[in-house]
Amino acid sequence: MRADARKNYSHLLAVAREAVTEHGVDASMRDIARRADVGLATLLRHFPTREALFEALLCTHLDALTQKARELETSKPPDEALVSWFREVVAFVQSYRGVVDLVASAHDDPDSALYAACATVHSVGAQLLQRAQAEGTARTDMNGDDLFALMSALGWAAGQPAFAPRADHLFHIIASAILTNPSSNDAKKAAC
Amino acid sequence: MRADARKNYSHLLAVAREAVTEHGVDASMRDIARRADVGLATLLRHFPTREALFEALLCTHLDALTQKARELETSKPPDEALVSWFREVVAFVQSYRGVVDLVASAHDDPDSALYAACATVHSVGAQLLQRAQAEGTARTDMNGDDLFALMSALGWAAGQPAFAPRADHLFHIIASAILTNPSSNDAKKAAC
DNA sequence: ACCTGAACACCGTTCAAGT
DNA sequence: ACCTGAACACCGTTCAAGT
Repeated sequence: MRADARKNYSHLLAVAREAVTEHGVDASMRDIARRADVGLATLLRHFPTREALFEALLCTHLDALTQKARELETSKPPDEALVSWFREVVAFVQSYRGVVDLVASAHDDPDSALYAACATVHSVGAQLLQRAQAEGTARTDMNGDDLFALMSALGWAAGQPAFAPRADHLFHIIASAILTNPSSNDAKKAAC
Repeated sequence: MRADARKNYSHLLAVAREAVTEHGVDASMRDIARRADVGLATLLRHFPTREALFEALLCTHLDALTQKARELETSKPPDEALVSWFREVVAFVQSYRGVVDLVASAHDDPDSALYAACATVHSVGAQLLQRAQAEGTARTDMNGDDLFALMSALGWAAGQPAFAPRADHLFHIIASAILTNPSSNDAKKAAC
């Protein structure tokens, strides 16, 4: 990459982060280019789609989620690890307004720039779930897809102003549906 | 209303229903007007906002939900009634793509044309919940807000292509979180 | 009363022309 | 290699002018 291109790239990312913080996933691409004092076509050259821009904006955070899952796997009992990580993913999809819709549709579209990152999150989640299932503390009639869907659904709800005030409680309700072992009540409370 | 206005009104609704079936909640107002062979300003005169249009498109269905709740209240045991109605609301928010977002945001905005209808659905739902709670078959640590949020969240997930295949199972998981009485297992199965 | 066309300020896509 | 401006086909809002 040429020096000026590299400079544009990082500047665009910084400006985009601002715009997206304000307007969520529907922030105007034109507006981002304008704020960065760059032609719209230049923005589109670096990030041909909205998904590509968000892949760049979110990749650090996404990697951190994967890392966190590996950490929890060794540092916490399976049920606690699962619930703690669940909560982190829910918080993540709320990082910018509307991200959860982007992630959910990317999850179904291998051509999306966000697909690979979603697949990774999905698979480390499935691992945490299986670990708790093997231990007998997570219900066995659900799979990684269900876990991902529940995290997304809760993230969606928590992002709605109407439901946000009850987000913690909704988390508790869903967590109690996932965990089965009555002895894990203190784990649940700790995670809440 | 003048005769020509009345004719425009019902014709617009019919055309809008088509467009919305195809493109969901983001259907172009301009396109609807075009399809109806009417000026865009005429459409906006009848339905000043997208919410107003959807209020008209959904009101019959919304009334039916309220009616259904009253029926279930007398015809079914509280837990079964709650779960059956829950399922109907989830299906309702999937009637057109994106309706759930409209409903969720209307729920928080008294100025929205959809606010009153949402409030009614909310309150009949809260009644069904209380009835089951009084009987001891629904968990007592949740309220009408939580119920509405869970129905919406599940409706959102079911509307995502990535999660739709598991929608029935997700419903089962959440239903099991709401119901507490182990003797209600057959009711749950019947509703599934 | 009700309808209409046009002006306005946006949006993302595309591409030929510049350095 | 990379950037740019302009043309294009959209969008919803607003309002003066028509019947």
